[in-house]
Amino acid sequence: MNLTAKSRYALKIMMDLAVHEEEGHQQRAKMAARQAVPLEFMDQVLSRLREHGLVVSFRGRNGGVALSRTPAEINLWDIFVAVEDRFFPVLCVQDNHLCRGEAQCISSEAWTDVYAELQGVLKGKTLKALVAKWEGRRPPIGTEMKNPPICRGSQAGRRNEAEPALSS
Amino acid sequence: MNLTAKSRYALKIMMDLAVHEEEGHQQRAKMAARQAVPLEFMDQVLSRLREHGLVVSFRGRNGGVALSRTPAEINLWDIFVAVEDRFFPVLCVQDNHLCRGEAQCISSEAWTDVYAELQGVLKGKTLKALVAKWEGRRPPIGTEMKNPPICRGSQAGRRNEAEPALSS
DNA sequence: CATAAAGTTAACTGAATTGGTAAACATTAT
DNA sequence: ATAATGTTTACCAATTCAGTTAACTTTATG
Repeated sequence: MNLTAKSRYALKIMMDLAVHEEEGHQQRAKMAARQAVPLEFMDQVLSRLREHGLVVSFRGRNGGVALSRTPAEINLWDIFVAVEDRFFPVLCVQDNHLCRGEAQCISSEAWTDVYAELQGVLKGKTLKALVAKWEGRRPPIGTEMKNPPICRGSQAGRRNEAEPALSS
Repeated sequence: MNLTAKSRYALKIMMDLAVHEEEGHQQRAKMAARQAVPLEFMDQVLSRLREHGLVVSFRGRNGGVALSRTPAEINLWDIFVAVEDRFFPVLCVQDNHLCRGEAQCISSEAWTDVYAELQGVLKGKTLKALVAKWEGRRPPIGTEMKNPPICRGSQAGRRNEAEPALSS
């Protein structure tokens, strides 16, 4: 089971859309800049979110992207399942018949339990609740764009790690 | 955040040790055969479990491996943290100072929340409880060795996937 | 209608991780 | 002594990860 950069970016994007929900659809380039994610990679993530019905997009000039439902109706489970290819720890929790001899497997029920509880936790976290918490500790307007946080996943360092040069 | 074959094998091994707890330490080759895990790979997993103090081993002839604590005192969090290299979804949930600008990050609190809840779920699942469930649905003695289940993770197929030939 | 601004799609890539295997080594009971 | 165990390290191909590139489609506006 992987929780990769797709999930990290997806969460930022979805929270960004939720924060700006009342302004209507948002342009990809601006979202990418606000959340400090690579635009081209974000496109892949957006594509999956759209395929799974979590966002809608408007093409052409003045186009953009918006949430397809209210933030209260979207949770972390929805998001992670949409963007991750295989969001499960063991194949048998999804396709029980593919696990030959599951009745004899000592660990299969443990995995099923864990998976169900994880699902419960993630479905209990809605975009609305997450954004509400964020609004409570949001930095003052005007400071928020500077020195954007560089969020790093669990991978070891990669090649292009140099801190982006800040324009003085 | 990864939950890899190491965790899958580790859970089987630890449950196997818990099931056979009263018989004293178990030999690696027999555990590997019972749980259908590759012995050499299991050794790597056992090594990590030992480094983290979850098992103790006895070297030399008639050696073997045993749990270092009672099954009630070992939980899934302990096991996964021991065998996975980086068991966290985002670096900042562990090393907050490494995430430049965490105060401005829209998603950091969400990850902290999820991580804390996941930890709670996994710490709530002890080997004792898991084994008790297993005992309740354990197949009759004599049938358990035949046709061992092949547990598969979330990865796509690898090269040597051929079902191991059953000796007729 | 031409064009520019937006989103869409698919192919491609270097680096890192994954899931093992192999081989030499150390320890202990007999 | 030796055989049966566990230990350690190095090594490997396949796969995944995290993007980048480039060609394409759609739509508003002059």
